[in-house]
Amino acid sequence: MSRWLSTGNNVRVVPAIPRYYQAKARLLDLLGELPGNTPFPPERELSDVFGMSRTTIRKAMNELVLEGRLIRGTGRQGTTVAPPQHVHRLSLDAVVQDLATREQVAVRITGDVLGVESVLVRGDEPIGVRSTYLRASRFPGFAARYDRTTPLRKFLSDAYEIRFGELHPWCTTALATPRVAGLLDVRPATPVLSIAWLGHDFRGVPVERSWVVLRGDRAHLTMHLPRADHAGRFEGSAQFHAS
Amino acid sequence: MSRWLSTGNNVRVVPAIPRYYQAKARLLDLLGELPGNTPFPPERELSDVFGMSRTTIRKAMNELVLEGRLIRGTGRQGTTVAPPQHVHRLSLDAVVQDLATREQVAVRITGDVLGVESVLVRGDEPIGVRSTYLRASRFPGFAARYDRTTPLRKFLSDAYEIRFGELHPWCTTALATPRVAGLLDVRPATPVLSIAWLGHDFRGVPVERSWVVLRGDRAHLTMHLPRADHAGRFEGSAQFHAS
DNA sequence: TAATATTTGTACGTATGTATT
DNA sequence: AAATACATACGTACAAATATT
Repeated sequence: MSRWLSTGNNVRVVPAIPRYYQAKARLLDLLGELPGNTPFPPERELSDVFGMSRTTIRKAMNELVLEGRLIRGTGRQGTTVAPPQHVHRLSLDAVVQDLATREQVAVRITGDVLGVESVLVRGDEPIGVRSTYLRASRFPGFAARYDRTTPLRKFLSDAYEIRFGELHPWCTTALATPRVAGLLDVRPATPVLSIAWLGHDFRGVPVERSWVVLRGDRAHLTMHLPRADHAGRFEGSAQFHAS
Repeated sequence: MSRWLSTGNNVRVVPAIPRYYQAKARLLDLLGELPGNTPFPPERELSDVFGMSRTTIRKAMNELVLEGRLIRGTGRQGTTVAPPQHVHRLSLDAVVQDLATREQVAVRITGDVLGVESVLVRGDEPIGVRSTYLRASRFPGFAARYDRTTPLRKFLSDAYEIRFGELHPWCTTALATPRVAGLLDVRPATPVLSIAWLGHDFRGVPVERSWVVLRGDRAHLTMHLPRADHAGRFEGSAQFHAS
């Protein structure tokens, strides 16, 4: 007979609501009463107070960390209440045109692949990683000529007379790889926002393959949608499909 | 002395690479050799073969599930290799204008808040949830008048003569709440793509508050960015900020 | 500067409920 | 009805990181 059958909580043998989820709700209550940067009770203490195992408490806390409500530090730092964060708003245009503030701009060449990687920052915090891959043979002397401060696409336009055409970026979620996690100062497998696109020149020849990863808890991607024109759009069927 | 000190793997006492991550790499190898829908070895068997605890194996498998590489079923279903999935591409326009295929369109009124919720589907699979909130007093008789098949924004335009202006949707990651998880057929706390916007009429009065959640493993959001015009954009500083 | 206490991170083993074949 | 396999939860142990003494 397992211990949690007799804790006296109104919990059935296997609760319809998992125990870690109940813990999460209680932790959220606690969180709501604490100001930012306050130390949060240690896991063992919460485990004692709630009468749940540390494993269960940790599972609940993990979600709160992923949601950006708690900040974990190793050792005696312990866990602290995340201060109400300003979520940075990055426009799709800034992301694509490389207009956001960058650090650690690195250029790597492997075979015919030219990689340009930079870390996007706001204040002192890393909020994203931007990578662009080009064909090295198409951009001779790039590593030497690129000053690493000019927005990449502008440089390509100016120095190599590339005329870029329109873009169709796509966006999805992903889990941070250990490498990206290190750059973004999050744990591996943290959910991130991933934006990718293929850049063509005005003739339709693919030139650029780019990829941006953003910390979802620190950055929103803002987009623009012009005024809608509904004329002739709808054909009267619920099975109407998006393009 | 814990067991894993003497397993004979080339693993130090606390490995620089966590054990669950080594497991994940091996599982990925295994995965690569199996065709879609093949049964995956049970957790206990992998635990035996790898000489790791089931907890560790599960942690590795959890990430593969989140990444859409494995599909878990309870009971004798077990875990299976996810077939190479077609990732559906949803355009921002289709999401916002409500042009995607919907099911379970529900209208709820609480106080002056009118909520319209629908499940976006592709084939038989739910890929997203779309919610719109309106001021009930601004749309008298909505629940009775709305046929639940016309794209919502078109209906509002036609029936209430709303003239919508341009939009600035924003996009981020989130964790699926239990409710959304149920609708999307994923586990709670699965990372999802969240797209939100405020709809104003042409006078700038806020009319619509909407929110779409997409399964990141099944759907990409596609966007459109017109041809770039760099003239006058860059001012020669790495500190140039995005809007 | 060095030792010590605290707290998180990882990992192990075990037990039992629930769903499915 | 029985076997199988995942889901949840408990308890324990120890390393690493950090703050405090």
